[in-house]
Amino acid sequence: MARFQAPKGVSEYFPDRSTYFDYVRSTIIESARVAGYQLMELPAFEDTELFSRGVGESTDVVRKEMYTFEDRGGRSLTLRPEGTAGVMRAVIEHNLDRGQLPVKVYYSGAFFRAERPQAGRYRQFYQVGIEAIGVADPRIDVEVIAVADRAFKELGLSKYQLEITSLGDVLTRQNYLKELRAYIATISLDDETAARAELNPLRLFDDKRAEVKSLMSDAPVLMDFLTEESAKDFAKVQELLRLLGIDFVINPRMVRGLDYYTGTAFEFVHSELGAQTGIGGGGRYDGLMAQLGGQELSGIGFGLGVDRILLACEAEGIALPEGYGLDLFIVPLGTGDAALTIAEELRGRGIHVDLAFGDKALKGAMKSADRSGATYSMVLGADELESGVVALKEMKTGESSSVTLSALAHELIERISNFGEHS
RNA sequence: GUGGUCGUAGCUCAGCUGGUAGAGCACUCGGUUGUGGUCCGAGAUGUCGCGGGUUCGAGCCCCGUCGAUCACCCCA
Repeated sequence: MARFQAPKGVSEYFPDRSTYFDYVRSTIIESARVAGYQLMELPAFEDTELFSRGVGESTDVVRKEMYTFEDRGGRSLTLRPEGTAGVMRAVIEHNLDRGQLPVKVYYSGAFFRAERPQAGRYRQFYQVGIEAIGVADPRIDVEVIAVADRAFKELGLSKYQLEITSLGDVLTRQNYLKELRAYIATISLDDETAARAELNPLRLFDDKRAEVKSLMSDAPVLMDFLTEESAKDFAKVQELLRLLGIDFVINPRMVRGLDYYTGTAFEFVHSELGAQTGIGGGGRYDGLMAQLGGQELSGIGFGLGVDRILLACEAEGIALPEGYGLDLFIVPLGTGDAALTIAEELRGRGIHVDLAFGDKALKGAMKSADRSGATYSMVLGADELESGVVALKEMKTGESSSVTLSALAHELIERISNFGEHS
């Protein structure tokens, strides 16, 4: 029988890399939590129309990248290609926007797009996102950006860049698009590109071909069309970013892949990832709630690509922090029952403990201790049980010191730097 | 969806102009009867991605297919 393979283009993580993945994801989530964002756990599939309406009919995501299927009741469902539409649906459906505003939530999970896989691009990929709904204030725009930026700094990333722009309000966009279409009508494009321009002329700014780039170099830029209010908000966003010490560049040609963005839009790009430079992005979406049948509320959020951020960390050679793994590895010598009992006791106090199973010989068990990456090891034989004293060995230095079993938990907690941070 | 490159042991890879598989690392056991990493010895491991074709004979050539990878469209 042929061996099963994972479906094409999915990202999956297993030891030891899964530990690194988990660390990256937890770091991002923690950055959201310290800013008061709370978990939203949502379905991986939704009514297809939620995405076609929310994300936008003209986007590639909706036109050719959705995993759509019919359930047994004949409903058309789609595996979520992004997170914001689902959050909006849940907020509207459960009236979460009827209380205190803003509603601040985060989500984390798998998303699905039927694209050709490539470095850092998967058909099932992971995002952590946050949304702040119900307050139109440049300060919250900056807070959202700061949550992402803090996560990147916490991870130790340095080769990334924040790009920002303002897409203006609906009226601005209409005026601008008219001008842009007029400009595009004056240049000559191949059929396919022209068709794309027809659908959404902004996309031409994203084209990587040199010919197209030079043709677009004289195109009108949206930022020149901003209304006074949009321009003021955008200036405020920049001022606040400077105040918080968050570096950025203005990219007036930034294009977001989803149609719902208005006002502030931003993207984090990383220089070491090949063709897929984006590690996260987001922006304000003032018309989306109403578009999906809710009240007129503005919102802002981001989605960060966990797979790509992990790749970025690896590309920059960032190691997992000390003390992220096991604290203690127990090597039993015919004392399996006692070893398991002690392990469970220590685990109950939050200490990360593993032990050798299957009556392994001492040498093999010590090797396991070594491989486990545990900070400490201890041999537990009849002598130790009798005397109640064990030799706690620090694996890195090879030095060991005597500790009584009754003081073991206390001693470990004392010694473990960062205790609790990795639990 | 389009194009380039590539699929050999758990991993990284070698394998000549076609003659039915090899190295390093990792793994298991031992040298060392209660202390890992170094060293030495021994051992296990493959439908050579899959299917078909050419050939006396295919890991190698041809076709198809699946997957990976890189780029394009696009995006996290």
